[in-house]
Amino acid sequence: MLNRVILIGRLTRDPELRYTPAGVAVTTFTLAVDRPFTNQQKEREADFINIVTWRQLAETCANYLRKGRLTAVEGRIQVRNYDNNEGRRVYVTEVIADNVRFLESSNSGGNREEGMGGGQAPSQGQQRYSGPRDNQDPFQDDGKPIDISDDDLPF
Amino acid sequence: MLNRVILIGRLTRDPELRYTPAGVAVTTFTLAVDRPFTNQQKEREADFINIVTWRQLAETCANYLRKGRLTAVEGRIQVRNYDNNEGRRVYVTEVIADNVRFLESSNSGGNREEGMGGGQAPSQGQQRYSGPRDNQDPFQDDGKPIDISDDDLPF
Amino acid sequence: MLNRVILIGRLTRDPELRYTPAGVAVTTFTLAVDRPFTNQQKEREADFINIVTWRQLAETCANYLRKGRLTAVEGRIQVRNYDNNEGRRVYVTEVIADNVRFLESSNSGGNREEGMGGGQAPSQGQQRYSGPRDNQDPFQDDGKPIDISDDDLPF
Amino acid sequence: MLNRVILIGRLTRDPELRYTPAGVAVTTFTLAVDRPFTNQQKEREADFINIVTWRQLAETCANYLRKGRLTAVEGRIQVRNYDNNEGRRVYVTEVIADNVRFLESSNSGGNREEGMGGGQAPSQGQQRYSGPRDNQDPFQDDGKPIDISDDDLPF
DNA sequence: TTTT
DNA sequence: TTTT
Repeated sequence: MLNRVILIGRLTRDPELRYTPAGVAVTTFTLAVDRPFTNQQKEREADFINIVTWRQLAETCANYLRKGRLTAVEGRIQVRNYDNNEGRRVYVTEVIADNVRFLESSNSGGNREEGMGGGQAPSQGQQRYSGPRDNQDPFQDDGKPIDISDDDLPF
Repeated sequence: MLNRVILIGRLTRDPELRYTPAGVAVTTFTLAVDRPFTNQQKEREADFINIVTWRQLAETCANYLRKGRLTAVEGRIQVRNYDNNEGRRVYVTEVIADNVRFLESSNSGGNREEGMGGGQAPSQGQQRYSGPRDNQDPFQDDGKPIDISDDDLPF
Repeated sequence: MLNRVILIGRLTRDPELRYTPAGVAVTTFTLAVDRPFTNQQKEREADFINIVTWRQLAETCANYLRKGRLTAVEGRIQVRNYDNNEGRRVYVTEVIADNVRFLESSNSGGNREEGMGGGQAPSQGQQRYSGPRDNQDPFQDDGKPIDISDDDLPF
Repeated sequence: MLNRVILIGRLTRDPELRYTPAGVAVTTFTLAVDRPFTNQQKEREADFINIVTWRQLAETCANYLRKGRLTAVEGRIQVRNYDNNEGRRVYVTEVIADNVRFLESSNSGGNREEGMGGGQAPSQGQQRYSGPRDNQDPFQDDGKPIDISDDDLPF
C-alpha cells in the first residue's frame, strides 16, 4: 500500500543503459550505501543496492552519472523471482527509482553546484514516474537487464 | 550514507521469533505490499518484502503481529550474501526495521483502535535501534533465521 | 533538492473541499500524529499537521476521508509566507500530499479491506502529482483555503 | 503514529548553537530546499525549512556545517504554538532532526570527500535520538531559540 | 480550533 | 562483481 525508499550513496560502476525491444530506455546501476558505523569498526561496511530507472530518467542517469558519484535515489522496493537454469527459484530485490539527484558535479574540482554544474543544468532526475510502466524487471540471472516484452509497457 | 525505507502492507504469515546463542531476540516476517495499480489490472500484484526486527522490538512484534494484519514498517535496506551448498553466491535483501506500527487491533471485528486495543497498549514498536546491533543477517538459505554468533552482537 | 514526508495519523475534522476560480479542486485537512511517547507521559501529545491535496486526489480525499480516520500521507513540506493585516510576516507550513492511503474503511466494524471496503475500491490516492501544479498555498490567514489565481495552475 | 521527513538542501546561514539552562546543546539552522521545477520557471523557488538538532548532534552540526553547504536531514515534523506579545496564537513548524549528513566537505575546492574530509571524519550526525528529549521548541517569536526549562529534558 |  |  505504501512503499518508499530514500538512499544516498556512491555508484560502484558507470550506469548501464539498455533498451527494450520497443525502444524503452532502462538504466541500471548499483549504489554503495555505507552503513551506520559498525561496532568493532573492523572494516567499513556498505550495502550494495541495485537501482533501476526507466524512460527519460534512465537517459538522464546514463548521461550524467558516473562511477563513484555521490547520488540520492528515491523510489520503491521491487521484489521479483524467476526460476534459474537449475530449476531453483531466485529472488531479486531492486529499487525502482522515480527521482534521482546528482549530488556531485561532473566537473570535479569545484562543486558548489549540484547537478551538472555550469548552470546549464539538465532535467536531471526531475521526472517522476509511477504506476505500471515501472513494474518491470530488467535484470537477468547474470545481473544484466533482460529484453522486456513491450506488452508490459503501457504507453 | 542514508538508507531509509517506509512500507505499509500486510503480514503473509505469523511472525517467527528466534534467539541467537546468546539469547538475543530476532523476529522475521514478510510484508505483502500492493503495487500501485498495474497495467492491465489483470491480477492484483504485490511485492513480498522480508522484514527483520531485533531485541525488544522483536519480542513486541512476535507478541502482537499476526498474519493478515495491516502494518507500517520503518527501517533500512540490508543486502547480504553467502555461498550456498552448491557453492553459488546468493544475495539476500531484507529490511531491518527500527520502527513498527500496528495499524489494526488484535480484536478483529472492531478496529478503530490501533495497536493492541484495550487501552493497555504495550510499547509496540516505539523502540528505535540503530547501529551495529542491527547489522545481522538472521535468514538462512531456506529463509529461516540462522544462529548468529554473538561476537557480532555488540552490547 | 529532495523533500519527502511520510505521515500516519488521524483526521481532526472532516476534510474541506474548495475550488479555485478555474475549478481546480483543492482539499485540506489536518492530521493528528501522535508523538513517540513523551517524558512524563503526562498527556498524550500529538503534532497537528496541515495537509493539502490537489485535483483528482483532492476529490477522492473529500469523498472518502472523515474525521478520526487513520490515514497515511506522502508528500513534501511547503513553506510560504504572507503579510497579515497587521503588516506582520506570517509563515505557514503545510504538507502538499501526492499520495494518500486510507487505512480504515468507511464501513466501521469490519476493515480487513483497506480503502473504501466492499471491493469497489476507488482510485483513492493512487494519483501522484508533482511539479508546479502543487506549488499553491490554499490557506488563508484564518486557515481556510484562498481563491487561487488560475495563472498559477499549469494544465 | 509515524512521522518521517527527509530533506536535501543548503544552509541559508551558519548554524546557531545555544544551550538550555541545564547545558543541553541545541543547534538550529534553515535549509533551502529547491522545489521541483516551477511553473513559468520565472525564478528558482525554494522552501526554507527550520531544522532543530539536540545534544551531540547539535554540537557536531555547529562544528561542521556552514552557510551554503549541501546537507541531508532526516527527522520528524514538529508543530508547536505559543501566544505572542500581542496575545495572538502563533504556530511554528520545525523539523527535529535525528540524522544529518554532510554532503560537502569543509575544505572547499575539492569535495570528493563527504563529511569533514581529511580522513579524520568525526561522528558527524551518526547519532540518532528519539523520544521526548527531542520534543522541545527552541525557537522564540523572533526565530531565535528560547531558554528551555530543563524540566522538559529527560536525562 | 484538534484525532483514537 | 562493488563506492569514497
